[in-house]
Amino acid sequence: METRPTGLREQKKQATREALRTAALRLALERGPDNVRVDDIAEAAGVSPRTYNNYFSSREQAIVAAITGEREARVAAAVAERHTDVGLAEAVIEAVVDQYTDPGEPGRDALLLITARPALRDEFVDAAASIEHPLGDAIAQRLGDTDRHTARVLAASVAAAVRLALGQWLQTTVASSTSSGLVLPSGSLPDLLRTMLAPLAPALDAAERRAGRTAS
Amino acid sequence: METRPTGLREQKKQATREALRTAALRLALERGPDNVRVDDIAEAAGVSPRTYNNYFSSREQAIVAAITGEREARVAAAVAERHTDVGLAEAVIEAVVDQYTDPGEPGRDALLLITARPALRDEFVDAAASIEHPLGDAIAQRLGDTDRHTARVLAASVAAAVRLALGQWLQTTVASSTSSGLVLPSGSLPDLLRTMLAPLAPALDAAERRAGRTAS
DNA sequence: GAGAAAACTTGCGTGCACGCAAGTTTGCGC
DNA sequence: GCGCAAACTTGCGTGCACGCAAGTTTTCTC
Repeated sequence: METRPTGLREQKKQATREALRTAALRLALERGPDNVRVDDIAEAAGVSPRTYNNYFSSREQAIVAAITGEREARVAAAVAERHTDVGLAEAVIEAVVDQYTDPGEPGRDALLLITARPALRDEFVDAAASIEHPLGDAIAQRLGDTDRHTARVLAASVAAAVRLALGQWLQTTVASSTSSGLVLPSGSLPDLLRTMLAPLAPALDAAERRAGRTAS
Repeated sequence: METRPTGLREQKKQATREALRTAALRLALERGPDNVRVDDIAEAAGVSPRTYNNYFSSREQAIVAAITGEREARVAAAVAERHTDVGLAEAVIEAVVDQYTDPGEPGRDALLLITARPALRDEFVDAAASIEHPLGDAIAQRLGDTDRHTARVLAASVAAAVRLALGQWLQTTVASSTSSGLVLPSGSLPDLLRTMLAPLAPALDAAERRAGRTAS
Protein backbone atom coordinates (compact mmCIF):
# COMPACT_ATOMS: atom_id res chain seq x y z
CA MET A 1 0.00 0.00 0.00
CA GLU A 2 0.90 3.65 0.08
CA THR A 3 2.96 4.56 3.11
CA ARG A 4 3.62 8.19 3.77
CA PRO A 5 7.19 9.25 4.56
CA THR A 6 6.68 9.51 8.30
CA GLY A 7 9.09 12.13 9.57
CA LEU A 8 9.15 15.39 11.38
CA ARG A 9 8.86 17.12 8.06
CA GLU A 10 5.70 15.30 7.10
CA GLN A 11 4.13 16.00 10.48
CA LYS A 12 4.75 19.69 10.14
CA LYS A 13 3.27 19.72 6.68
CA GLN A 14 0.09 18.09 7.83
CA ALA A 15 -0.09 20.45 10.78
CA THR A 16 0.29 23.45 8.54
CA ARG A 17 -2.33 22.17 6.13
CA GLU A 18 -4.70 21.56 9.00
CA ALA A 19 -4.02 24.96 10.52
CA LEU A 20 -4.67 26.66 7.22
CA ARG A 21 -7.97 25.03 6.46
CA THR A 22 -9.22 25.39 10.00
CA ALA A 23 -8.32 29.05 10.02
CA ALA A 24 -9.93 29.51 6.63
CA LEU A 25 -13.22 28.03 7.74
CA ARG A 26 -13.27 29.83 11.05
CA LEU A 27 -12.65 33.21 9.51
CA ALA A 28 -15.15 32.58 6.75
CA LEU A 29 -17.81 31.73 9.30
CA GLU A 30 -16.98 34.67 11.53
CA ARG A 31 -16.82 37.40 8.94
CA GLY A 32 -18.52 35.98 5.90
CA PRO A 33 -16.45 34.55 3.09
CA ASP A 34 -16.09 37.82 1.21
CA ASN A 35 -14.39 39.51 4.09
CA VAL A 36 -11.57 37.04 4.35
CA ARG A 37 -8.36 37.79 2.54
CA VAL A 38 -5.78 35.17 1.82
CA ASP A 39 -3.41 37.19 3.92
CA ASP A 40 -5.74 36.89 6.89
CA ILE A 41 -5.85 33.12 6.63
CA ALA A 42 -2.09 32.91 6.31
CA GLU A 43 -1.60 35.16 9.29
CA ALA A 44 -4.08 33.21 11.39
CA ALA A 45 -2.22 30.02 10.56
CA GLY A 46 1.14 31.57 11.23
CA VAL A 47 2.65 31.26 7.79
CA SER A 48 3.41 33.62 4.97
CA PRO A 49 0.83 34.29 2.28
CA ARG A 50 3.16 32.73 -0.21
CA THR A 51 3.22 29.51 1.75
CA TYR A 52 -0.53 29.48 1.81
CA ASN A 53 -0.42 29.14 -1.92
CA ASN A 54 1.94 26.24 -1.71
CA TYR A 55 -0.85 24.33 -0.02
CA PHE A 56 -3.98 25.61 -1.66
CA SER A 57 -4.30 27.07 -5.10
CA SER A 58 -7.42 29.04 -4.43
CA ARG A 59 -9.09 30.66 -1.49
CA GLU A 60 -12.13 28.45 -1.86
CA GLN A 61 -10.04 25.32 -1.75
CA ALA A 62 -8.89 25.94 1.78
CA ILE A 63 -12.38 26.58 3.11
CA VAL A 64 -13.86 23.56 1.42
CA ALA A 65 -10.98 21.35 2.50
CA ALA A 66 -11.93 22.08 6.08
CA ILE A 67 -15.12 20.09 5.72
CA THR A 68 -14.24 17.57 3.05
CA GLY A 69 -11.24 16.58 5.11
CA GLU A 70 -9.55 13.39 4.00
CA ARG A 71 -12.61 11.99 2.37
CA GLU A 72 -10.72 10.73 -0.66
CA ALA A 73 -8.58 8.45 1.46
CA ARG A 74 -11.58 7.23 3.44
CA VAL A 75 -13.51 6.30 0.33
CA ALA A 76 -10.63 4.26 -1.01
CA ALA A 77 -10.15 2.54 2.33
CA ALA A 78 -13.86 1.79 2.56
CA VAL A 79 -13.81 0.07 -0.80
CA ALA A 80 -10.70 -1.88 0.08
CA GLU A 81 -12.11 -3.24 3.29
CA ARG A 82 -15.40 -4.52 1.87
CA HIS A 83 -15.43 -8.24 1.53
CA THR A 84 -14.75 -9.62 -1.88
CA ASP A 85 -17.95 -11.59 -1.86
CA VAL A 86 -20.11 -8.58 -2.55
CA GLY A 87 -19.99 -7.40 -6.14
CA LEU A 88 -17.67 -4.57 -7.10
CA ALA A 89 -20.59 -2.34 -7.95
CA GLU A 90 -22.19 -2.80 -4.57
CA ALA A 91 -18.90 -2.40 -2.76
CA VAL A 92 -18.09 0.87 -4.49
CA ILE A 93 -21.57 2.33 -4.26
CA GLU A 94 -21.98 1.55 -0.60
CA ALA A 95 -18.52 2.78 0.22
CA VAL A 96 -19.19 6.07 -1.49
CA VAL A 97 -22.60 6.50 0.07
CA ASP A 98 -21.19 5.73 3.50
CA GLN A 99 -18.51 8.34 3.23
CA TYR A 100 -20.86 11.01 1.99
CA THR A 101 -23.60 10.52 4.50
CA ASP A 102 -23.64 13.24 7.04
CA PRO A 103 -21.11 12.35 9.72
CA GLY A 104 -23.02 14.49 12.19
CA GLU A 105 -22.80 17.99 13.43
CA PRO A 106 -19.35 19.31 12.60
CA GLY A 107 -19.98 21.18 9.42
CA ARG A 108 -23.64 21.99 9.65
CA ASP A 109 -23.35 25.73 9.25
CA ALA A 110 -20.33 25.36 7.05
CA LEU A 111 -22.65 23.80 4.52
CA LEU A 112 -24.89 26.82 4.75
CA LEU A 113 -21.92 28.96 3.90
CA ILE A 114 -21.12 26.79 0.92
CA THR A 115 -24.58 26.65 -0.52
CA ALA A 116 -24.79 30.40 -0.29
CA ARG A 117 -21.71 31.27 -2.34
CA PRO A 118 -21.47 30.00 -5.91
CA ALA A 119 -17.69 29.94 -5.86
CA LEU A 120 -17.68 27.76 -2.77
CA ARG A 121 -20.42 25.58 -4.17
CA ASP A 122 -18.39 24.93 -7.29
CA GLU A 123 -15.26 24.18 -5.35
CA PHE A 124 -17.15 21.81 -3.08
CA VAL A 125 -18.59 19.93 -6.02
CA ASP A 126 -15.27 19.80 -7.83
CA ALA A 127 -13.63 18.42 -4.73
CA ALA A 128 -15.35 15.15 -5.52
CA ALA A 129 -12.77 14.69 -8.24
CA SER A 130 -10.16 14.06 -5.59
CA ILE A 131 -11.52 10.60 -4.96
CA GLU A 132 -10.56 9.58 -8.45
CA HIS A 133 -7.00 8.48 -7.86
CA PRO A 134 -7.34 6.72 -4.53
CA LEU A 135 -10.48 5.02 -5.74
CA GLY A 136 -8.71 3.99 -8.90
CA ASP A 137 -6.02 2.30 -6.85
CA ALA A 138 -8.60 0.50 -4.75
CA ILE A 139 -10.47 -0.74 -7.79
CA ALA A 140 -7.27 -1.80 -9.51
CA GLN A 141 -6.49 -3.78 -6.40
CA ARG A 142 -9.76 -5.69 -6.66
CA LEU A 143 -9.48 -6.21 -10.38
CA GLY A 144 -6.07 -7.66 -9.89
CA ASP A 145 -4.13 -5.25 -12.04
CA THR A 146 -5.23 -7.01 -15.19
CA ASP A 147 -5.92 -3.72 -16.85
CA ARG A 148 -5.03 -0.54 -15.11
CA HIS A 149 -6.85 1.53 -17.71
CA THR A 150 -10.16 -0.04 -16.80
CA ALA A 151 -9.76 0.77 -13.14
CA ARG A 152 -8.93 4.36 -13.93
CA VAL A 153 -11.90 4.80 -16.22
CA LEU A 154 -14.28 3.31 -13.70
CA ALA A 155 -12.91 5.44 -10.90
CA ALA A 156 -13.17 8.55 -13.02
CA SER A 157 -16.73 7.69 -13.91
CA VAL A 158 -17.68 7.17 -10.30
CA ALA A 159 -16.09 10.48 -9.40
CA ALA A 160 -18.03 12.13 -12.19
CA ALA A 161 -21.29 10.62 -10.97
CA VAL A 162 -20.59 11.81 -7.45
CA ARG A 163 -19.87 15.25 -8.79
CA LEU A 164 -23.23 15.29 -10.56
CA ALA A 165 -25.02 14.09 -7.46
CA LEU A 166 -23.49 16.79 -5.30
CA GLY A 167 -24.28 19.40 -7.89
CA GLN A 168 -27.86 18.28 -8.13
CA TRP A 169 -28.17 18.14 -4.36
CA LEU A 170 -26.97 21.68 -3.82
CA GLN A 171 -28.95 22.86 -6.81
CA THR A 172 -32.36 21.68 -5.65
CA THR A 173 -31.47 22.67 -2.15
CA VAL A 174 -30.78 26.22 -3.06
CA ALA A 175 -33.88 26.33 -5.21
CA SER A 176 -36.00 25.15 -2.33
CA SER A 177 -34.69 27.81 -0.02
CA THR A 178 -35.53 30.80 -2.16
CA SER A 179 -37.79 32.90 -0.02
CA SER A 180 -37.36 31.62 3.49
CA GLY A 181 -34.04 32.15 5.15
CA LEU A 182 -31.42 29.65 4.18
CA VAL A 183 -32.52 26.07 4.45
CA LEU A 184 -30.26 23.21 5.25
CA PRO A 185 -29.85 20.71 2.43
CA SER A 186 -32.07 17.92 3.65
CA GLY A 187 -33.02 16.24 0.38
CA SER A 188 -31.59 12.78 0.68
CA LEU A 189 -28.03 12.87 -0.60
CA PRO A 190 -27.64 9.11 -0.22
CA ASP A 191 -30.64 8.51 -2.47
CA LEU A 192 -29.28 10.90 -5.02
CA LEU A 193 -25.90 9.22 -4.96
CA ARG A 194 -27.45 5.81 -5.49
CA THR A 195 -29.49 7.13 -8.38
CA MET A 196 -26.48 8.64 -10.06
CA LEU A 197 -24.24 5.64 -9.45
CA ALA A 198 -26.76 3.01 -10.50
CA PRO A 199 -26.15 3.45 -14.24
CA LEU A 200 -22.50 2.59 -13.70
CA ALA A 201 -23.19 -0.69 -11.93
CA PRO A 202 -23.24 -2.75 -15.13
CA ALA A 203 -19.82 -1.42 -16.09
CA LEU A 204 -18.36 -2.14 -12.66
CA ASP A 205 -19.67 -5.67 -12.54
CA ALA A 206 -18.71 -6.39 -16.11
CA ALA A 207 -15.16 -5.34 -15.37
CA GLU A 208 -15.07 -7.62 -12.39
CA ARG A 209 -16.37 -10.55 -14.41
CA ARG A 210 -13.75 -9.97 -17.07
CA ALA A 211 -11.02 -9.76 -14.46
CA GLY A 212 -12.24 -12.95 -12.81
CA ARG A 213 -12.33 -14.76 -16.11
CA THR A 214 -8.85 -13.63 -17.02
CA ALA A 215 -7.45 -14.60 -13.66
CA SER A 216 -8.99 -18.08 -13.50
CA MET B 1 -33.23 20.77 -30.85
CA GLU B 2 -31.12 23.67 -29.78
CA THR B 3 -31.47 26.67 -32.04
CA ARG B 4 -29.16 29.58 -31.56
CA PRO B 5 -30.69 33.06 -31.42
CA THR B 6 -29.63 33.99 -34.93
CA GLY B 7 -29.20 37.72 -35.05
CA LEU B 8 -26.63 40.37 -35.71
CA ARG B 9 -25.67 40.19 -32.06
CA GLU B 10 -24.95 36.48 -32.16
CA GLN B 11 -22.92 36.80 -35.35
CA LYS B 12 -20.73 39.44 -33.81
CA LYS B 13 -20.18 37.34 -30.74
CA GLN B 14 -19.04 34.37 -32.76
CA ALA B 15 -16.83 36.60 -34.85
CA THR B 16 -15.20 38.04 -31.76
CA ARG B 17 -14.70 34.61 -30.24
CA GLU B 18 -13.15 33.38 -33.46
CA ALA B 19 -10.94 36.42 -33.77
CA LEU B 20 -9.71 35.99 -30.23
CA ARG B 21 -8.79 32.35 -30.46
CA THR B 22 -7.21 32.73 -33.86
CA ALA B 23 -5.14 35.64 -32.66
CA ALA B 24 -4.19 33.72 -29.53
CA LEU B 25 -2.91 30.74 -31.47
CA ARG B 26 -1.11 32.81 -34.07
CA LEU B 27 0.73 34.87 -31.50
CA ALA B 28 1.57 31.83 -29.42
CA LEU B 29 3.09 30.14 -32.45
CA GLU B 30 4.96 33.21 -33.56
CA ARG B 31 6.50 34.23 -30.27
CA GLY B 32 6.19 31.20 -28.05
CA PRO B 33 3.37 31.01 -25.55
CA ASP B 34 5.26 32.70 -22.74
CA ASN B 35 5.74 35.86 -24.72
CA VAL B 36 2.09 36.45 -25.34
CA ARG B 37 0.24 38.72 -22.95
CA VAL B 38 -3.50 38.77 -22.74
CA ASP B 39 -3.35 42.39 -23.79
CA ASP B 40 -1.60 41.38 -26.99
CA ILE B 41 -4.31 38.92 -27.90
CA ALA B 42 -7.03 41.43 -27.15
CA GLU B 43 -5.32 44.07 -29.21
CA ALA B 44 -4.78 41.70 -32.12
CA ALA B 45 -8.47 40.85 -32.05
CA GLY B 46 -9.50 44.46 -31.75
CA VAL B 47 -11.23 44.33 -28.39
CA SER B 48 -10.39 45.48 -24.92
CA PRO B 49 -8.53 43.19 -22.54
CA ARG B 50 -11.57 43.16 -20.32
CA THR B 51 -13.68 41.82 -23.15
CA TYR B 52 -11.18 39.10 -23.73
CA ASN B 53 -12.01 37.83 -20.29
CA ASN B 54 -15.69 37.83 -21.05
CA TYR B 55 -14.97 35.13 -23.61
CA PHE B 56 -12.16 33.15 -22.09
CA SER B 57 -11.34 32.77 -18.45
CA SER B 58 -7.72 31.93 -18.92
CA ARG B 59 -5.03 32.58 -21.43
CA GLU B 60 -4.64 28.88 -22.15
CA GLN B 61 -8.32 28.53 -22.91
CA ALA B 62 -8.14 30.82 -25.89
CA ILE B 63 -5.16 29.06 -27.43
CA VAL B 64 -6.60 25.61 -26.95
CA ALA B 65 -9.99 26.69 -28.25
CA ALA B 66 -8.32 27.53 -31.52
CA ILE B 67 -7.68 23.87 -32.23
CA THR B 68 -10.48 22.14 -30.36
CA GLY B 69 -12.94 24.36 -32.17
CA GLU B 70 -16.54 23.30 -31.88
CA ARG B 71 -15.74 19.70 -31.17
CA GLU B 72 -18.35 19.42 -28.44
CA ALA B 73 -21.16 20.22 -30.83
CA ARG B 74 -19.77 17.89 -33.47
CA VAL B 75 -19.59 14.97 -31.09
CA ALA B 76 -23.19 15.41 -30.05
CA ALA B 77 -24.30 15.73 -33.65
CA ALA B 78 -22.34 12.63 -34.61
CA VAL B 79 -24.10 10.59 -31.95
CA ALA B 80 -27.47 11.93 -32.94
CA GLU B 81 -27.10 11.04 -36.58
CA ARG B 82 -26.02 7.42 -36.07
CA HIS B 83 -28.79 5.03 -36.89
CA THR B 84 -30.69 3.64 -33.98
CA ASP B 85 -30.00 0.12 -35.07
CA VAL B 86 -26.46 0.17 -33.78
CA GLY B 87 -26.15 -0.09 -30.02
CA LEU B 88 -25.76 3.04 -27.95
CA ALA B 89 -22.29 2.02 -26.87
CA GLU B 90 -21.10 1.59 -30.42
CA ALA B 91 -22.76 4.79 -31.53
CA VAL B 92 -21.14 6.85 -28.81
CA ILE B 93 -17.73 5.28 -29.07
CA GLU B 94 -17.52 5.60 -32.81
CA ALA B 95 -18.83 9.14 -32.73
CA VAL B 96 -16.20 10.13 -30.22
CA VAL B 97 -13.38 8.39 -32.02
CA ASP B 98 -14.43 9.97 -35.28
CA GLN B 99 -14.34 13.44 -33.87
CA TYR B 100 -11.00 12.98 -32.21
CA THR B 101 -9.17 11.43 -35.12
CA ASP B 102 -6.78 13.81 -36.69
CA PRO B 103 -8.75 15.95 -39.12
CA GLY B 104 -5.57 16.61 -41.07
CA GLU B 105 -2.98 19.29 -41.15
CA PRO B 106 -4.44 22.37 -39.49
CA GLY B 107 -3.06 22.09 -36.02
CA ARG B 108 0.02 19.99 -36.49
CA ASP B 109 2.48 22.39 -34.94
CA ALA B 110 -0.14 23.70 -32.57
CA LEU B 111 -0.06 20.28 -30.95
CA LEU B 112 3.68 20.58 -30.55
CA LEU B 113 3.10 23.79 -28.71
CA ILE B 114 0.56 22.15 -26.46
CA THR B 115 2.59 19.11 -25.60
CA ALA B 116 5.49 21.32 -24.70
CA ARG B 117 3.76 23.47 -22.09
CA PRO B 118 2.18 21.80 -19.08
CA ALA B 119 -0.39 24.55 -18.65
CA LEU B 120 -1.56 24.13 -22.23
CA ARG B 121 -1.50 20.38 -21.94
CA ASP B 122 -3.78 20.52 -18.91
CA GLU B 123 -6.14 22.91 -20.55
CA PHE B 124 -6.29 20.78 -23.66
CA VAL B 125 -7.10 17.68 -21.66
CA ASP B 126 -9.67 19.49 -19.55
CA ALA B 127 -11.35 20.78 -22.67
CA ALA B 128 -12.70 17.27 -23.14
CA ALA B 129 -15.14 18.06 -20.36
CA SER B 130 -16.99 20.39 -22.69
CA ILE B 131 -18.51 17.46 -24.54
CA GLU B 132 -20.37 16.47 -21.40
CA HIS B 133 -23.47 18.59 -21.80
CA PRO B 134 -24.06 18.27 -25.53
CA LEU B 135 -23.38 14.56 -25.35
CA GLY B 136 -25.76 14.27 -22.43
CA ASP B 137 -28.51 15.82 -24.51
CA ALA B 138 -27.80 13.47 -27.38
CA ILE B 139 -27.88 10.42 -25.15
CA ALA B 140 -31.03 11.59 -23.42
CA GLN B 141 -32.57 11.88 -26.85
CA ARG B 142 -31.81 8.26 -27.63
CA LEU B 143 -32.89 7.00 -24.23
CA GLY B 144 -36.18 8.77 -24.69
CA ASP B 145 -36.01 11.03 -21.67
CA THR B 146 -37.00 8.22 -19.36
CA ASP B 147 -34.36 9.18 -16.89
CA ARG B 148 -32.39 12.31 -17.44
CA HIS B 149 -30.01 11.45 -14.61
CA THR B 150 -28.83 8.34 -16.39
CA ALA B 151 -28.01 10.24 -19.55
CA ARG B 152 -26.04 12.80 -17.60
CA VAL B 153 -24.04 10.21 -15.72
CA LEU B 154 -23.20 8.32 -18.87
CA ALA B 155 -22.18 11.48 -20.68
CA ALA B 156 -20.01 12.56 -17.78
CA SER B 157 -18.38 9.16 -17.69
CA VAL B 158 -17.63 9.25 -21.37
CA ALA B 159 -16.16 12.70 -21.00
CA ALA B 160 -14.03 11.45 -18.13
CA ALA B 161 -12.79 8.53 -20.18
CA VAL B 162 -11.90 10.82 -23.05
CA ARG B 163 -10.05 13.04 -20.64
CA LEU B 164 -8.03 10.09 -19.41
CA ALA B 165 -7.27 8.98 -22.94
CA LEU B 166 -6.03 12.40 -23.95
CA GLY B 167 -3.94 12.64 -20.83
CA GLN B 168 -2.40 9.27 -21.43
CA TRP B 169 -1.78 10.11 -25.05
CA LEU B 170 0.09 13.30 -24.34
CA GLN B 171 1.84 11.69 -21.42
CA THR B 172 3.42 8.83 -23.33
CA THR B 173 4.06 11.15 -26.20
CA VAL B 174 6.05 13.54 -24.12
CA ALA B 175 7.88 10.70 -22.44
CA SER B 176 8.85 9.26 -25.79
CA SER B 177 10.30 12.52 -26.97
CA THR B 178 12.68 13.11 -24.12
CA SER B 179 16.06 13.35 -25.72
CA SER B 180 15.40 13.96 -29.38
CA GLY B 181 13.80 17.22 -30.36
CA LEU B 182 10.05 17.34 -29.91
CA VAL B 183 8.23 14.44 -31.45
CA LEU B 184 4.76 14.58 -32.81
CA PRO B 185 2.23 12.51 -30.88
CA SER B 186 1.90 9.51 -33.14
CA GLY B 187 0.74 6.82 -30.72
CA SER B 188 -2.69 5.85 -31.90
CA LEU B 189 -5.18 8.12 -30.18
CA PRO B 190 -8.16 6.22 -31.65
CA ASP B 191 -6.90 2.98 -30.12
CA LEU B 192 -6.41 4.66 -26.80
CA LEU B 193 -9.89 6.12 -26.91
CA ARG B 194 -11.41 2.74 -27.66
CA THR B 195 -9.49 1.17 -24.83
CA MET B 196 -10.64 3.78 -22.35
CA LEU B 197 -14.23 3.77 -23.55
CA ALA B 198 -14.62 0.00 -23.71
CA PRO B 199 -15.23 -0.43 -19.97
CA LEU B 200 -18.22 1.89 -20.23
CA ALA B 201 -19.90 -0.09 -22.99
CA PRO B 202 -21.82 -2.35 -20.60
CA ALA B 203 -23.27 0.66 -18.83
CA LEU B 204 -24.30 2.33 -22.07
CA ASP B 205 -25.97 -0.75 -23.45
CA ALA B 206 -27.65 -1.58 -20.16
CA ALA B 207 -29.15 1.88 -20.04
CA GLU B 208 -30.46 1.47 -23.54
CA ARG B 209 -32.01 -1.90 -22.72
CA ARG B 210 -33.71 -0.44 -19.67
CA ALA B 211 -35.02 2.48 -21.68
CA GLY B 212 -36.32 0.15 -24.37
CA ARG B 213 -38.04 -2.05 -21.82
CA THR B 214 -39.64 0.93 -20.11
CA ALA B 215 -40.87 2.38 -23.38
CA SER B 216 -42.37 -0.81 -24.77
C1' DG C 1 28.24 14.43 14.95
C1' DA C 2 29.62 16.93 10.59
C1' DG C 3 28.73 18.17 6.23
C1' DA C 4 26.16 17.91 2.06
C1' DA C 5 21.78 17.34 -0.24
C1' DA C 6 17.03 17.67 -0.42
C1' DA C 7 12.69 19.72 1.04
C1' DC C 8 10.25 23.61 2.53
C1' DT C 9 9.42 28.72 3.46
C1' DT C 10 9.40 33.31 2.18
C1' DG C 11 9.68 38.05 -0.26
C1' DC C 12 9.26 39.97 -4.46
C1' DG C 13 7.56 40.89 -8.96
C1' DT C 14 4.42 40.20 -12.67
C1' DG C 15 0.33 39.11 -15.13
C1' DC C 16 -4.16 37.94 -14.58
C1' DA C 17 -9.26 37.11 -13.41
C1' DC C 18 -13.23 39.24 -12.24
C1' DG C 19 -16.79 42.47 -9.80
C1' DC C 20 -18.77 46.75 -10.63
C1' DA C 21 -20.78 50.66 -12.80
C1' DA C 22 -20.92 53.48 -16.61
C1' DG C 23 -21.46 53.86 -21.68
C1' DT C 24 -22.85 51.76 -26.15
C1' DT C 25 -25.21 48.72 -29.36
C1' DT C 26 -28.93 45.58 -30.73
C1' DG C 27 -33.56 43.81 -30.61
C1' DC C 28 -38.54 44.46 -30.37
C1' DG C 29 -43.21 46.12 -29.92
C1' DC C 30 -46.11 49.65 -31.20
C1' DG D 1 -39.44 55.38 -37.24
C1' DC D 2 -39.43 55.63 -31.86
C1' DG D 3 -38.22 54.52 -27.70
C1' DC D 4 -37.38 51.24 -24.18
C1' DA D 5 -35.27 47.04 -22.40
C1' DA D 6 -31.88 43.79 -22.65
C1' DA D 7 -27.33 42.42 -24.08
C1' DC D 8 -22.63 43.52 -24.70
C1' DT D 9 -18.24 46.37 -24.14
C1' DT D 10 -15.05 48.78 -21.52
C1' DG D 11 -12.07 51.14 -17.76
C1' DC D 12 -10.99 50.74 -13.28
C1' DG D 13 -9.77 48.71 -9.00
C1' DT D 14 -8.64 44.87 -6.14
C1' DG D 15 -7.05 40.50 -4.71
C1' DC D 16 -4.82 36.65 -6.20
C1' DA D 17 -1.84 32.77 -8.25
C1' DC D 18 2.55 31.55 -9.26
C1' DG D 19 7.64 31.71 -11.04
C1' DC D 20 11.95 32.64 -9.22
C1' DA D 21 15.85 32.93 -6.26
C1' DA D 22 17.51 33.35 -1.77
C1' DG D 23 17.38 31.74 3.07
C1' DT D 24 16.19 28.07 6.49
C1' DT D 25 15.17 23.47 8.33
C1' DT D 26 15.16 18.50 8.03
C1' DT D 27 17.16 14.30 6.51
C1' DC D 28 20.77 11.25 4.94
C1' DT D 29 25.33 9.33 4.76
C1' DC D 30 29.61 8.27 6.49
